[in-house]
Amino acid sequence: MDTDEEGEDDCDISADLLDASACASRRAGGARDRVILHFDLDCYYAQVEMIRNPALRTKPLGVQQKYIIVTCNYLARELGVTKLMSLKEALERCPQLVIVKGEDLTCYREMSYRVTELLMSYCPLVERLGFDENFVDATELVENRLKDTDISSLSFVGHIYKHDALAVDVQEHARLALGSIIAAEMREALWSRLGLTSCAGIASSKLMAKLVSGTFKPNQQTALLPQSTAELMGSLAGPCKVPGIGYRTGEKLKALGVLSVRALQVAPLFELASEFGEATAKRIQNLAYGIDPSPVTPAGPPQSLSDEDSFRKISTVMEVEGKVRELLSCLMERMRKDGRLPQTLRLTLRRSTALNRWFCRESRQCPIPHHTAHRVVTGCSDAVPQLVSIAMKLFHRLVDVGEGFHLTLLNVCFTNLQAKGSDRNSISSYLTHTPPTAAHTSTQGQDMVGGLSPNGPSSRTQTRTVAGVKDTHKRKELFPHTALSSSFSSPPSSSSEPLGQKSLPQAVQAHTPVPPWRPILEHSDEKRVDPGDSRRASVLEERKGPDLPPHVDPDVFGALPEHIQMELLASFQTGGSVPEDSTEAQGSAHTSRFAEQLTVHPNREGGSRHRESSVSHSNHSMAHNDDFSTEHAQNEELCREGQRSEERHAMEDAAGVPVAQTSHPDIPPNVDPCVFSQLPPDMQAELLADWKQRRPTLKVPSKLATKHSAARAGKPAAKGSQSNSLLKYFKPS
DNA sequence: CTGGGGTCCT
DNA sequence: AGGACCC
Repeated sequence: MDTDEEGEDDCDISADLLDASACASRRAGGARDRVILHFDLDCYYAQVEMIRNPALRTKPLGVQQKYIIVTCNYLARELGVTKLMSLKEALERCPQLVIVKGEDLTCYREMSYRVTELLMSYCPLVERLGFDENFVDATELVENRLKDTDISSLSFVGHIYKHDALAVDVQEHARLALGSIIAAEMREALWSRLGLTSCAGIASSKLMAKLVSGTFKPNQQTALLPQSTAELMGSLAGPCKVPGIGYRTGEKLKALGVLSVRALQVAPLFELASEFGEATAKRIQNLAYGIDPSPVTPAGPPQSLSDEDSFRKISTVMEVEGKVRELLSCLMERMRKDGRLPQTLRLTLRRSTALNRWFCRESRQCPIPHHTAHRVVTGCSDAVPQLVSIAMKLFHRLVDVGEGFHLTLLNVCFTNLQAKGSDRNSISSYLTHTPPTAAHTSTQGQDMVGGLSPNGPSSRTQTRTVAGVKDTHKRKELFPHTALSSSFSSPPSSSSEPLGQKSLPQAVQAHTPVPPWRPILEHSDEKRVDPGDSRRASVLEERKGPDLPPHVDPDVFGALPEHIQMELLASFQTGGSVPEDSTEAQGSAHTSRFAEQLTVHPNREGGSRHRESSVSHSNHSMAHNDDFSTEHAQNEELCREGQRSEERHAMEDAAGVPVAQTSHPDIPPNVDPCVFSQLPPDMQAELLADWKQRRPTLKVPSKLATKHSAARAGKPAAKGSQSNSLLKYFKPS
C-alpha cells in the first residue's frame, strides 16, 4: 500500500521542467518535492579493513585485488595513492603503503548489508548501489517530523552546497533542513552502531543527492538547495560524469560534438534521439539538467549470487575444474545461508585473445535440477560435485578444448533465486533448522533505532513483529562470521589505542574516529597469514571484537538482533565491566560524540559554528605532522605480505612513463596508457578504431534514470508479500 | 596487468 | 547471451 509515494506518472515532464527546473517552489498539483538522501561510505573496503585491524588506522592503507589497489584510506590518498591505481604505481608513490588483500568480499558484503539494514530500520525505502552506497527516500520521514517541529528553530546540519549555512533562510527550506538532520542521525547511527564513517547528500532526487554527497569528502554531508542545481551540474567535467551516463554513452556524445553537460542540455533533441532513441535522448538530456524522476526502489534480496576469480592463465580442463570447484563451493555456502533455491547456474569466462581481452565475457547457463538445488540449500556435501559436473558441461559448450584455450577469468553465478515457502510457512521451516540456543530469545520486533521512530508510512508494521522474531534466529545464519563464535581475547593492545588516537591532533581524530564498539568481522582469510609470524599474529588477535562479559555466551549473544546486541554492549560499557577501550568508550557518550561530530564537522575550527566551505579541506594538512616512524618495522612486515604473493612480475613493467594511469578517456580501458602512448601513432589509431568498432550501438544508460514507469513491475514474484523490503533478506519469510 | 562484484535492458 | 550501467 505504501510502497509508492510519489506517483511518477509524469513521464514527459522534461519540457515543463526544463525552464522551471531551477525553481524550487513549484508546488503545483499536490506533488511536493521529495527529500532524497544518498549515503556513501568513506573508502569503504579500507574502512572495513581498519575496523578489522585497528592498527591499520594510523597507516596509509591500500586494499589490493590482484594487481590493483582498488581503494585506500585517506592517509594513503594524501601520499598520492588513488583508487584503482596499479599496485606498482601505488608503491612507487608511497613506499610505506600498507597493503591488505581484498579479493574476498565476504566481510565487505556483510557489513554492506548491515548498513542497508540499519538504514531500513528508519525507513523502508532504501536502495542499494554497490556495496557502499544507499539511497533513502526520506520524504515521508520528513513530512512526519515536520508536523511536530518548530520550524523557526530549525537549522541545517552539515554543509549546504555553495551557500553559507548561516545565511540560508531555513524556513524556506524546512524540509531539506529536516532531511539534513535525519541524514545526520543516520550517519551517526552508522558510526555508533557499525563504526563506519560516511558522506551524505540531501536533495530532491537521487541524481542530485548522489552528486552533492561527494562535495565534501570524508565524513561530511551536504545539502543541495534547488536553486543550485544548475551550478552543480555545470561543475561536472563532462557528460559521463553524470550518473546514468556511462563511458559508452559519453563516447557517443563526444562523437556528436557534445563535450560538456551544458552542451548536452542544449543539444537538439532530434540529434540525440537519432543516436539513442527518443526515450533515452530525453532521459539523458533531463539528467543534464539535473532532472531525475526515478524513484528510490527498495532493494530486495540480491537477484543473483556470483563468485569469480581472475588469473593469468588457465589452459587445461583440469585447472578449470579445480577452479570451478573452488568457486562453486564458496558460492554454495553463500547460497545455503541465503536460503533460497537457485534455479539457474551460469558459467562465465574471459578468454585471452592475442592482442586484447576487451573485457569480453562469454557465458552459458542452464537450469539446476531440483534435487541438486535442494542439496545446495541444505548444505549437502555432494551438491558440489553435481554442480561442478553441470558447470563443466557449460564449459564445454563454451570452449572447444581440442583447440587449446587460455582463460583469464572464471565466474559462477546462481540466478533465478526462488524463495522457498510462500510466506508464513517458511518461518517454521526456518525455525526447524535454527540453532536451539536462540529460540528463547525471541522478542517482539521492536526496531526503534536511535530514538528515531521507524518511519511514518505505517506500512508493514504487522509483519515487522514477525520479522523481529525471524531476525533473532536468522542473524547467525546470515552473518555467521559476525556471530561471536567461541573465543574472545580482549583486544589487549587496543586499550592501548595508543599513539594513534590520543596523541593525534583533534582534526586527525575527527578523521580517524574510533567506534564506541568494534563491529566483529571474523577474519575470513586467515590462511593467508603466516603462522610463523608472531607479530602479525598478534595483530590478528587485536581484531577479535567487542568484549563480552564472561558470563555471556557469545553464541547466544551473536544470535540476538543487532539492536539488542548494541544495547547490551552499551550496558556492559556503562556498567563499567569493560576493561578495554575505556578511553574511547567515554561513557556511552554517543550523544556528546554525536553533537560533536555532526553538528559541526570533523575539521571544525575551535567549535565555532562554521559548517561550511571554510572547513572543506583542512584535513589534508593534518597527517603530515604525525610521526609514524615507530611503526616502520610493522609496516614492512605488512607490506611484504602484500607483495610476497606470486604477483611480482607486476612490478617489472616498463619504465616510469609519466602518463597518468587512471580513467583515461581516450583509450580502451584495458590498455595501459603508458604502453599505449609509446606506440606509433598509426598503431594507436588502429587500436582505437578496432576498439570502437567493437561496440555496435549504444544502449540505454540505466539505473538512475531508467527505473521509473514500468521499471520493476515485471519482476519475479519470488519475494512474496513484502516485495519491497530488504528485511526479508535478513529475515526471509 | 582494471577487482569482484552487482543491476536492468535488449 | 550479451551489453549497458553502477560501485
